[in-house]
Amino acid sequence: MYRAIAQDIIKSIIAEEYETKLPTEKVLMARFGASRNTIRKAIDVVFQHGLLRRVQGSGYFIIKAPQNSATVLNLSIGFDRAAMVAGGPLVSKVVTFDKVQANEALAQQGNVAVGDELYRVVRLRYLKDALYDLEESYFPRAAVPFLSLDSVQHSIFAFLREAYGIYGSTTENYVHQVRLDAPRAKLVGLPVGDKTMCLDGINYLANGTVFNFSSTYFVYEDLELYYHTENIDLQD
Amino acid sequence: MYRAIAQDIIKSIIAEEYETKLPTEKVLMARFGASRNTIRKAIDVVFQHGLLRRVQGSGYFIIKAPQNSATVLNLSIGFDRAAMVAGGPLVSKVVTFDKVQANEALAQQGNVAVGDELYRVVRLRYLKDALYDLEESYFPRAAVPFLSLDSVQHSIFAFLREAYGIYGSTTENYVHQVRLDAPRAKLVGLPVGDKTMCLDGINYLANGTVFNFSSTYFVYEDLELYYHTENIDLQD
DNA sequence: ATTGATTTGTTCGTATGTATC
DNA sequence: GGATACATACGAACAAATCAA
Repeated sequence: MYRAIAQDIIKSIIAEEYETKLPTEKVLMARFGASRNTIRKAIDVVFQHGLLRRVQGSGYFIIKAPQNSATVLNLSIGFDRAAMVAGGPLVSKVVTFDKVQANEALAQQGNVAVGDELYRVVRLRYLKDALYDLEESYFPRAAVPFLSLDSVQHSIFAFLREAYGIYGSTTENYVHQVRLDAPRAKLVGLPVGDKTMCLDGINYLANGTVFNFSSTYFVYEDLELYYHTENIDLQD
Repeated sequence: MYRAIAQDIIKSIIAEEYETKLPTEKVLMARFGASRNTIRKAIDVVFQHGLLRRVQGSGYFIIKAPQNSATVLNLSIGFDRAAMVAGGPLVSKVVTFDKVQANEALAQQGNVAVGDELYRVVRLRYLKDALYDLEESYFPRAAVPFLSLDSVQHSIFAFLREAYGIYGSTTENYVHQVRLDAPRAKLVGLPVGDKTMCLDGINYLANGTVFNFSSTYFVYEDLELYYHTENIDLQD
Protein backbone atom coordinates (compact mmCIF):
# COMPACT_ATOMS: atom_id res chain seq x y z
CA MET A 1 0.00 0.00 0.00
CA TYR A 2 2.54 2.59 1.09
CA ARG A 3 4.74 1.52 -1.81
CA ALA A 4 1.99 2.25 -4.30
CA ILE A 5 1.32 5.60 -2.66
CA ALA A 6 5.02 6.43 -2.74
CA GLN A 7 5.15 5.45 -6.39
CA ASP A 8 2.19 7.69 -7.10
CA ILE A 9 3.69 10.65 -5.28
CA ILE A 10 7.01 10.21 -7.08
CA LYS A 11 5.25 10.17 -10.43
CA SER A 12 3.43 13.34 -9.51
CA ILE A 13 6.69 15.02 -8.54
CA ILE A 14 8.35 14.03 -11.79
CA ALA A 15 5.31 15.24 -13.71
CA GLU A 16 5.71 18.50 -11.80
CA GLU A 17 2.16 18.42 -10.53
CA TYR A 18 3.29 20.15 -7.38
CA GLU A 19 5.18 23.42 -7.56
CA THR A 20 7.38 23.49 -4.51
CA LYS A 21 5.56 21.59 -1.81
CA LEU A 22 3.70 18.36 -1.39
CA PRO A 23 0.08 18.53 -0.23
CA THR A 24 -0.30 18.18 3.53
CA GLU A 25 -0.53 14.78 5.15
CA LYS A 26 -4.20 15.45 5.81
CA VAL A 27 -4.90 16.00 2.12
CA LEU A 28 -2.88 12.93 1.14
CA MET A 29 -4.78 10.84 3.70
CA ALA A 30 -8.03 11.82 2.06
CA ARG A 31 -6.70 11.40 -1.47
CA PHE A 32 -5.36 7.89 -0.90
CA GLY A 33 -7.78 6.78 1.77
CA ALA A 34 -4.99 5.71 4.06
CA SER A 35 -4.11 6.34 7.66
CA ARG A 36 -1.59 8.95 8.67
CA ASN A 37 1.02 6.32 9.52
CA THR A 38 0.76 4.83 6.05
CA ILE A 39 1.01 8.23 4.38
CA ARG A 40 4.07 9.08 6.43
CA LYS A 41 5.65 5.75 5.55
CA ALA A 42 5.08 6.50 1.87
CA ILE A 43 6.56 9.97 2.27
CA ASP A 44 9.58 8.37 3.96
CA VAL A 45 10.18 6.40 0.78
CA VAL A 46 9.93 9.49 -1.38
CA PHE A 47 12.25 11.26 1.01
CA GLN A 48 14.80 8.46 0.81
CA HIS A 49 14.76 8.84 -2.94
CA GLY A 50 16.26 12.23 -2.37
CA LEU A 51 13.29 14.16 -3.68
CA LEU A 52 12.16 15.94 -0.52
CA ARG A 53 13.24 18.09 2.34
CA ARG A 54 10.94 18.26 5.35
CA VAL A 55 10.27 21.12 7.69
CA GLN A 56 8.22 20.52 10.77
CA GLY A 57 5.22 22.78 10.99
CA SER A 58 5.63 23.87 7.41
CA GLY A 59 5.58 21.00 4.97
CA TYR A 60 7.46 18.79 2.54
CA PHE A 61 9.50 20.72 0.00
CA ILE A 62 10.44 19.29 -3.36
CA ILE A 63 14.12 19.25 -4.22
CA LYS A 64 14.51 20.36 -7.80
CA ALA A 65 18.18 19.71 -8.40
CA PRO A 66 18.62 15.96 -8.27
CA GLN A 67 16.18 15.19 -11.03
CA ASN A 68 17.86 12.40 -12.85
CA SER A 69 19.52 13.63 -16.03
CA ALA A 70 22.21 12.66 -18.47
CA THR A 71 24.89 14.00 -16.16
CA VAL A 72 23.31 13.41 -12.75
CA LEU A 73 22.70 9.87 -11.54
CA ASN A 74 20.46 9.82 -8.50
CA LEU A 75 21.85 6.81 -6.68
CA SER A 76 19.35 7.17 -3.86
CA ILE A 77 16.85 5.47 -6.13
CA GLY A 78 19.22 2.60 -6.95
CA PHE A 79 21.79 2.57 -9.71
CA ASP A 80 19.78 0.37 -12.04
CA ARG A 81 16.76 2.62 -11.85
CA ALA A 82 18.89 5.74 -12.17
CA ALA A 83 20.62 4.44 -15.27
CA MET A 84 17.31 3.72 -16.94
CA VAL A 85 16.12 7.30 -17.00
CA ALA A 86 19.40 9.11 -17.47
CA GLY A 87 18.24 11.18 -20.41
CA GLY A 88 17.18 8.24 -22.51
CA PRO A 89 17.81 4.52 -22.24
CA LEU A 90 21.40 3.32 -22.33
CA VAL A 91 22.34 1.07 -25.22
CA SER A 92 24.44 -1.94 -24.31
CA LYS A 93 27.15 -3.61 -26.34
CA VAL A 94 27.99 -6.94 -24.76
CA VAL A 95 31.73 -7.57 -24.61
CA THR A 96 31.69 -10.79 -22.60
CA PHE A 97 28.92 -13.12 -21.52
CA ASP A 98 29.97 -16.38 -19.94
CA LYS A 99 30.17 -18.36 -16.72
CA VAL A 100 33.13 -18.25 -14.36
CA GLN A 101 33.97 -19.52 -10.91
CA ALA A 102 34.61 -17.00 -8.16
CA ASN A 103 38.30 -16.67 -7.40
CA GLU A 104 39.63 -15.10 -4.24
CA ALA A 105 39.29 -11.54 -5.51
CA LEU A 106 35.77 -11.94 -6.85
CA ALA A 107 34.62 -13.73 -3.73
CA GLN A 108 35.93 -10.84 -1.68
CA GLN A 109 34.36 -8.23 -3.91
CA GLY A 110 30.96 -9.85 -4.06
CA ASN A 111 30.71 -11.28 -0.57
CA VAL A 112 30.31 -14.80 -1.97
CA ALA A 113 32.22 -18.05 -1.48
CA VAL A 114 35.29 -19.00 -3.50
CA GLY A 115 34.29 -21.43 -6.24
CA ASP A 116 30.71 -20.19 -6.56
CA GLU A 117 29.50 -20.27 -10.12
CA LEU A 118 28.85 -16.83 -11.57
CA TYR A 119 27.36 -15.44 -14.72
CA ARG A 120 29.74 -12.76 -15.97
CA VAL A 121 28.48 -9.90 -18.10
CA VAL A 122 30.83 -7.22 -19.39
CA ARG A 123 29.11 -4.43 -21.25
CA LEU A 124 29.93 -1.10 -22.79
CA ARG A 125 26.98 1.21 -22.47
CA TYR A 126 26.24 4.20 -24.62
CA LEU A 127 24.07 7.26 -24.29
CA LYS A 128 23.28 8.61 -27.76
CA ASP A 129 26.48 7.26 -29.33
CA ALA A 130 28.64 8.59 -26.52
CA LEU A 131 30.30 5.97 -24.33
CA TYR A 132 28.74 6.12 -20.90
CA ASP A 133 30.37 3.39 -18.87
CA LEU A 134 32.06 0.00 -18.77
CA GLU A 135 30.18 -2.40 -16.55
CA GLU A 136 31.56 -5.68 -15.24
CA SER A 137 28.70 -7.51 -13.61
CA TYR A 138 28.41 -10.87 -11.87
CA PHE A 139 25.33 -12.91 -11.00
CA PRO A 140 25.72 -15.94 -8.71
CA ARG A 141 23.92 -18.87 -10.26
CA ALA A 142 22.67 -19.89 -6.85
CA ALA A 143 20.41 -16.82 -6.91
CA VAL A 144 19.94 -16.35 -10.67
CA PRO A 145 19.13 -19.66 -12.36
CA PHE A 146 19.33 -18.47 -15.94
CA LEU A 147 20.41 -15.50 -18.02
CA SER A 148 19.93 -15.28 -21.79
CA LEU A 149 22.04 -13.33 -24.23
CA ASP A 150 18.95 -11.36 -25.14
CA SER A 151 18.20 -10.31 -21.58
CA VAL A 152 21.79 -9.26 -21.14
CA GLN A 153 21.56 -6.85 -24.05
CA HIS A 154 18.85 -4.87 -22.33
CA SER A 155 18.10 -4.22 -18.67
CA ILE A 156 19.17 -7.31 -16.77
CA PHE A 157 17.43 -6.17 -13.61
CA ALA A 158 14.18 -5.65 -15.47
CA PHE A 159 14.52 -9.17 -16.86
CA LEU A 160 15.12 -10.67 -13.43
CA ARG A 161 12.16 -8.80 -12.04
CA GLU A 162 9.79 -9.91 -14.77
CA ALA A 163 11.04 -13.46 -15.26
CA TYR A 164 11.76 -14.50 -11.71
CA GLY A 165 10.33 -11.82 -9.48
CA ILE A 166 13.86 -11.20 -8.29
CA TYR A 167 14.08 -7.80 -6.75
CA GLY A 168 16.97 -6.18 -4.90
CA SER A 169 16.27 -5.01 -1.40
CA THR A 170 19.49 -3.39 -0.28
CA THR A 171 22.63 -2.25 -2.02
CA GLU A 172 26.08 -1.49 -0.70
CA ASN A 173 27.90 1.03 -2.85
CA TYR A 174 31.54 2.04 -2.98
CA VAL A 175 32.73 4.94 -5.11
CA HIS A 176 36.43 5.30 -5.79
CA GLN A 177 39.01 6.09 -8.42
CA VAL A 178 40.79 3.35 -10.32
CA ARG A 179 43.81 3.54 -12.58
CA LEU A 180 42.82 1.72 -15.75
CA ASP A 181 44.81 -1.34 -16.72
CA ALA A 182 45.61 -2.00 -20.36
CA PRO A 183 42.61 -4.17 -21.35
CA ARG A 184 40.08 -1.86 -19.76
CA ALA A 185 41.79 1.25 -21.09
CA LYS A 186 41.60 -0.20 -24.57
CA LEU A 187 37.91 -1.00 -24.17
CA VAL A 188 36.95 2.49 -23.12
CA GLY A 189 39.50 4.31 -25.27
CA LEU A 190 41.32 6.07 -22.46
CA PRO A 191 45.05 6.09 -21.71
CA VAL A 192 46.43 3.27 -19.59
CA GLY A 193 46.73 4.43 -16.00
CA ASP A 194 43.96 7.01 -16.36
CA LYS A 195 42.15 7.76 -13.10
CA THR A 196 38.57 6.74 -13.63
CA MET A 197 35.59 7.01 -11.32
CA CYS A 198 34.31 3.57 -10.43
CA LEU A 199 31.20 2.39 -8.61
CA ASP A 200 31.35 -0.99 -6.93
CA GLY A 201 27.98 -2.30 -5.89
CA ILE A 202 26.67 -5.39 -4.13
CA ASN A 203 22.98 -6.16 -4.45
CA TYR A 204 21.16 -8.28 -1.89
CA LEU A 205 17.84 -10.02 -2.01
CA ALA A 206 15.40 -9.58 0.83
CA ASN A 207 16.60 -12.88 2.26
CA GLY A 208 20.15 -11.57 2.52
CA THR A 209 21.80 -13.45 -0.34
CA VAL A 210 23.82 -11.71 -3.03
CA PHE A 211 22.22 -11.89 -6.47
CA ASN A 212 24.51 -9.40 -8.19
CA PHE A 213 27.71 -7.46 -7.77
CA SER A 214 29.47 -5.23 -10.22
CA SER A 215 32.11 -2.64 -11.01
CA THR A 216 31.10 0.25 -13.22
CA TYR A 217 33.73 2.51 -14.76
CA PHE A 218 32.29 5.87 -15.77
CA VAL A 219 33.55 7.48 -18.92
CA TYR A 220 30.83 10.02 -19.67
CA GLU A 221 31.90 13.62 -19.32
CA ASP A 222 30.94 15.65 -16.24
CA LEU A 223 28.98 12.85 -14.67
CA GLU A 224 27.79 13.42 -11.11
CA LEU A 225 26.61 10.78 -8.67
CA TYR A 226 23.96 12.22 -6.41
CA TYR A 227 22.66 10.89 -3.18
CA HIS A 228 20.81 12.18 -0.23
CA THR A 229 21.29 11.56 3.45
CA GLU A 230 19.30 12.33 6.54
CA ASN A 231 21.32 13.30 9.57
CA ILE A 232 19.65 12.23 12.74
CA ASP A 233 20.94 14.03 15.79
CA LEU A 234 22.64 11.30 17.80
CA GLN A 235 24.07 13.41 20.58
CA ASP A 236 27.06 11.75 22.12
CA MET B 1 13.74 8.53 22.54
CA TYR B 2 14.25 6.55 19.34
CA ARG B 3 17.35 8.62 18.64
CA ALA B 4 18.88 7.66 21.95
CA ILE B 5 18.03 4.02 21.39
CA ALA B 6 19.52 4.15 17.90
CA GLN B 7 22.65 5.75 19.33
CA ASP B 8 22.89 3.00 21.91
CA ILE B 9 22.47 0.24 19.36
CA ILE B 10 25.09 1.79 17.07
CA LYS B 11 27.55 1.98 19.93
CA SER B 12 26.91 -1.65 20.71
CA ILE B 13 27.52 -2.63 17.11
CA ILE B 14 30.78 -0.71 16.96
CA ALA B 15 31.84 -2.27 20.24
CA GLU B 16 31.05 -5.62 18.62
CA GLU B 17 28.69 -6.64 21.40
CA TYR B 18 26.63 -8.58 18.91
CA GLU B 19 28.21 -11.22 16.73
CA THR B 20 26.18 -11.27 13.57
CA LYS B 21 22.64 -10.35 14.52
CA LEU B 22 20.86 -7.79 16.59
CA PRO B 23 18.65 -9.02 19.43
CA THR B 24 15.01 -9.45 18.44
CA GLU B 25 12.62 -6.55 18.61
CA LYS B 26 10.98 -8.19 21.60
CA VAL B 27 14.26 -8.24 23.53
CA LEU B 28 15.03 -4.66 22.58
CA MET B 29 11.55 -3.58 23.67
CA ALA B 30 12.22 -5.04 27.10
CA ARG B 31 15.75 -3.67 27.27
CA PHE B 32 14.80 -0.11 26.42
CA GLY B 33 11.28 -0.12 27.82
CA ALA B 34 9.84 1.18 24.59
CA SER B 35 7.02 0.18 22.30
CA ARG B 36 7.60 -1.88 19.19
CA ASN B 37 7.05 1.11 16.93
CA THR B 38 9.71 3.08 18.72
CA ILE B 39 12.19 0.21 18.59
CA ARG B 40 11.54 -0.21 14.89
CA LYS B 41 12.03 3.51 14.32
CA ALA B 42 15.38 3.31 16.09
CA ILE B 43 16.39 0.29 14.02
CA ASP B 44 15.44 2.26 10.90
CA VAL B 45 18.03 4.84 11.86
CA VAL B 46 20.70 2.21 12.39
CA PHE B 47 19.72 0.69 9.08
CA GLN B 48 20.05 4.02 7.30
CA HIS B 49 23.56 4.28 8.68
CA GLY B 50 24.37 1.32 6.52
CA LEU B 51 25.06 -1.03 9.41
CA LEU B 52 22.25 -3.56 8.94
CA ARG B 53 20.56 -5.85 6.51
CA ARG B 54 17.09 -7.05 7.46
CA VAL B 55 15.40 -10.32 6.71
CA GLN B 56 11.73 -10.79 7.51
CA GLY B 57 11.14 -13.74 9.74
CA SER B 58 14.80 -14.03 10.57
CA GLY B 59 16.28 -10.89 12.02
CA TYR B 60 18.62 -7.97 11.61
CA PHE B 61 22.08 -8.86 10.39
CA ILE B 62 25.09 -6.69 11.04
CA ILE B 63 27.08 -5.61 7.99
CA LYS B 64 30.73 -5.96 8.79
CA ALA B 65 32.32 -4.37 5.74
CA PRO B 66 31.44 -0.70 5.86
CA GLN B 67 32.95 -0.02 9.22
CA ASN B 68 34.47 3.39 8.86
CA SER B 69 38.22 3.20 8.33
CA ALA B 70 41.08 5.23 6.98
CA THR B 71 40.19 4.27 3.43
CA VAL B 72 36.43 3.83 3.69
CA LEU B 73 34.24 6.84 4.42
CA ASN B 74 30.73 5.78 5.34
CA LEU B 75 28.74 8.68 3.94
CA SER B 76 25.48 7.20 5.11
CA ILE B 77 26.30 8.55 8.53
CA GLY B 78 27.10 12.02 7.19
CA PHE B 79 30.41 13.20 5.87
CA ASP B 80 31.35 15.19 8.94
CA ARG B 81 30.77 12.25 11.23
CA ALA B 82 32.54 9.88 8.85
CA ALA B 83 35.59 12.11 8.65
CA MET B 84 35.86 12.24 12.43
CA VAL B 85 36.42 8.55 12.91
CA ALA B 86 38.39 7.74 9.80
CA GLY B 87 41.21 5.98 11.59
CA GLY B 88 42.06 8.87 13.83
CA PRO B 89 41.07 12.54 13.80
CA LEU B 90 42.01 14.60 10.78
CA VAL B 91 44.38 17.49 11.40
CA SER B 92 43.46 20.72 9.66
CA LYS B 93 45.76 23.34 8.23
CA VAL B 94 43.75 26.44 7.47
CA VAL B 95 44.66 27.97 4.12
CA THR B 96 42.02 30.68 3.97
CA PHE B 97 39.56 32.00 6.52
CA ASP B 98 37.61 35.10 5.55
CA LYS B 99 34.24 36.47 4.53
CA VAL B 100 33.08 36.72 0.94
CA GLN B 101 29.88 37.51 -0.90
CA ALA B 102 28.21 34.81 -2.95
CA ASN B 103 28.80 35.32 -6.66
CA GLU B 104 26.75 33.62 -9.32
CA ALA B 105 28.69 30.35 -9.17
CA LEU B 106 28.67 30.07 -5.38
CA ALA B 107 24.99 30.95 -5.19
CA GLN B 108 24.28 28.17 -7.65
CA GLN B 109 26.47 25.68 -5.85
CA GLY B 110 25.10 26.38 -2.40
CA ASN B 111 21.49 27.08 -3.23
CA VAL B 112 21.74 30.59 -1.73
CA ALA B 113 21.09 34.07 -3.08
CA VAL B 114 23.69 36.10 -4.94
CA GLY B 115 25.25 38.61 -2.59
CA ASP B 116 24.69 36.59 0.58
CA GLU B 117 27.52 36.97 3.02
CA LEU B 118 29.50 33.77 3.54
CA TYR B 119 32.25 32.62 5.82
CA ARG B 120 34.83 30.91 3.65
CA VAL B 121 37.10 28.24 5.08
CA VAL B 122 39.69 26.50 2.94
CA ARG B 123 41.56 23.74 4.70
CA LEU B 124 44.06 21.05 3.94
CA ARG B 125 43.40 18.04 6.11
CA TYR B 126 45.87 15.39 7.05
CA LEU B 127 45.65 11.87 8.38
CA LYS B 128 48.86 10.98 10.18
CA ASP B 129 51.02 13.34 8.08
CA ALA B 130 49.48 12.14 4.81
CA LEU B 131 47.37 14.69 2.94
CA TYR B 132 43.78 13.57 3.06
CA ASP B 133 41.76 16.22 1.29
CA LEU B 134 41.36 19.85 0.30
CA GLU B 135 38.12 21.28 1.61
CA GLU B 136 36.54 24.52 0.45
CA SER B 137 33.68 25.24 2.79
CA TYR B 138 31.14 28.05 3.00
CA PHE B 139 28.84 29.06 5.85
CA PRO B 140 26.12 31.64 5.18
CA ARG B 141 26.21 34.25 7.92
CA ALA B 142 22.46 34.31 7.98
CA ALA B 143 22.55 30.84 9.51
CA VAL B 144 25.93 30.91 11.25
CA PRO B 145 26.40 34.14 13.20
CA PHE B 146 30.03 33.66 14.14
CA LEU B 147 33.02 31.48 13.40
CA SER B 148 36.36 31.80 15.20
CA LEU B 149 39.76 30.91 13.83
CA ASP B 150 40.08 28.39 16.64
CA SER B 151 36.85 26.59 15.81
CA VAL B 152 37.87 26.44 12.18
CA GLN B 153 41.06 24.60 13.05
CA HIS B 154 39.12 21.73 14.54
CA SER B 155 35.71 20.29 13.74
CA ILE B 156 33.53 23.16 12.60
CA PHE B 157 30.37 21.07 12.81
CA ALA B 158 31.16 20.09 16.38
CA PHE B 159 31.65 23.75 17.22
CA LEU B 160 28.34 24.74 15.67
CA ARG B 161 26.59 21.96 17.53
CA GLU B 162 28.05 22.88 20.87
CA ALA B 163 28.00 26.65 20.56
CA TYR B 164 24.72 27.22 18.78
CA GLY B 165 22.90 23.92 18.78
CA ILE B 166 23.11 24.03 15.00
CA TYR B 167 22.63 20.58 13.61
CA GLY B 168 22.28 19.48 10.03
CA SER B 169 19.14 17.59 9.14
CA THR B 170 19.59 16.68 5.48
CA THR B 171 22.50 16.69 3.07
CA GLU B 172 22.58 16.61 -0.70
CA ASN B 173 25.78 15.06 -2.01
CA TYR B 174 27.33 15.04 -5.47
CA VAL B 175 30.38 12.95 -6.27
CA HIS B 176 32.29 13.67 -9.46
CA GLN B 177 35.71 14.03 -10.97
CA VAL B 178 37.34 17.41 -11.39
CA ARG B 179 40.42 18.38 -13.34
CA LEU B 180 42.53 20.41 -10.94
CA ASP B 181 43.28 24.00 -11.85
CA ALA B 182 46.71 25.46 -11.12
CA PRO B 183 46.08 26.94 -7.63
CA ARG B 184 44.38 23.81 -6.31
CA ALA B 185 46.94 21.52 -7.92
CA LYS B 186 49.69 23.45 -6.18
CA LEU B 187 47.93 23.21 -2.83
CA VAL B 188 47.54 19.46 -2.97
CA GLY B 189 50.79 18.74 -4.81
CA LEU B 190 49.26 17.05 -7.83
CA PRO B 191 49.79 17.85 -11.50
CA VAL B 192 47.59 20.52 -13.07
CA GLY B 193 44.70 18.85 -14.88
CA ASP B 194 44.80 15.76 -12.67
CA LYS B 195 41.44 14.03 -12.37
CA THR B 196 40.49 14.20 -8.72
CA MET B 197 37.49 12.79 -6.93
CA CYS B 198 35.39 15.58 -5.48
CA LEU B 199 32.44 15.58 -3.11
CA ASP B 200 30.10 18.57 -3.28
CA GLY B 201 27.71 18.77 -0.36
CA ILE B 202 24.91 21.08 0.73
CA ASN B 203 23.81 20.91 4.36
CA TYR B 204 20.37 22.03 5.45
CA LEU B 205 18.96 22.85 8.84
CA ALA B 206 15.69 21.33 9.92
CA ASN B 207 13.95 24.56 8.89
CA GLY B 208 15.19 24.16 5.35
CA THR B 209 17.86 26.86 5.23
CA VAL B 210 21.40 26.17 4.07
CA PHE B 211 23.97 26.51 6.81
CA ASN B 212 26.91 25.03 4.92
CA PHE B 213 28.03 23.92 1.50
CA SER B 214 31.40 22.68 0.42
CA SER B 215 33.63 21.02 -2.15
CA THR B 216 36.06 18.40 -0.92
CA TYR B 217 38.88 17.19 -3.14
CA PHE B 218 40.18 13.80 -2.06
CA VAL B 219 43.87 13.12 -2.32
CA TYR B 220 44.33 10.16 0.01
CA GLU B 221 45.29 6.94 -1.71
CA ASP B 222 42.67 4.24 -2.33
CA LEU B 223 39.89 6.13 -0.65
CA GLU B 224 36.41 4.70 -1.02
CA LEU B 225 33.14 6.48 -0.39
CA TYR B 226 30.59 4.04 0.94
CA TYR B 227 26.88 4.40 1.19
CA HIS B 228 23.95 2.18 1.57
CA THR B 229 20.59 2.24 -0.17
CA GLU B 230 17.33 0.47 0.36
CA ASN B 231 15.49 -0.46 -2.81
CA ILE B 232 11.78 -0.40 -2.28
CA ASP B 233 9.87 -2.32 -4.89
CA LEU B 234 7.91 0.33 -6.73
CA GLN B 235 6.40 -1.77 -9.47
CA ASP B 236 5.48 0.32 -12.45
C1' DA C 1 6.99 -32.46 4.83
C1' DT C 2 3.71 -30.22 7.92
C1' DT C 3 2.90 -27.79 11.77
C1' DG C 4 3.58 -24.38 15.06
C1' DA C 5 6.37 -20.82 17.12
C1' DT C 6 9.23 -16.97 16.20
C1' DT C 7 10.36 -12.72 13.94
C1' DT C 8 9.88 -8.99 10.98
C1' DG C 9 6.42 -6.28 7.79
C1' DT C 10 2.19 -3.53 7.19
C1' DT C 11 -1.75 -0.93 8.73
C1' DC C 12 -4.96 1.07 11.68
C1' DG C 13 -6.31 4.18 15.71
C1' DT C 14 -5.16 7.59 19.17
C1' DA C 15 -2.80 10.99 21.89
C1' DT C 16 0.53 14.46 22.77
C1' DG C 17 4.52 17.43 21.57
C1' DT C 18 6.69 21.07 18.81
C1' DA C 19 7.61 24.16 15.02
C1' DT C 20 5.58 27.21 11.70
C1' DC C 21 2.28 30.43 9.98
C1' DG D 1 -2.66 33.29 20.84
C1' DG D 2 -4.78 30.18 17.76
C1' DA D 3 -4.74 27.22 13.85
C1' DT D 4 -2.07 24.36 10.95
C1' DA D 5 1.32 20.83 10.02
C1' DC D 6 4.84 17.70 10.98
C1' DA D 7 7.24 14.65 14.93
C1' DT D 8 7.05 11.23 18.44
C1' DA D 9 5.08 7.53 21.03
C1' DC D 10 1.89 3.85 22.63
C1' DG D 11 -1.26 0.01 21.73
C1' DA D 12 -3.25 -3.48 18.81
C1' DA D 13 -4.06 -6.63 15.05
C1' DC D 14 -3.03 -9.35 11.16
C1' DA D 15 0.25 -10.76 7.23
C1' DA D 16 4.31 -12.99 5.59
C1' DA D 17 8.76 -15.10 5.87
C1' DT D 18 11.72 -18.00 8.49
C1' DC D 19 13.05 -21.60 11.54
C1' DA D 20 12.84 -25.54 14.49
C1' DA D 21 10.44 -29.46 16.24
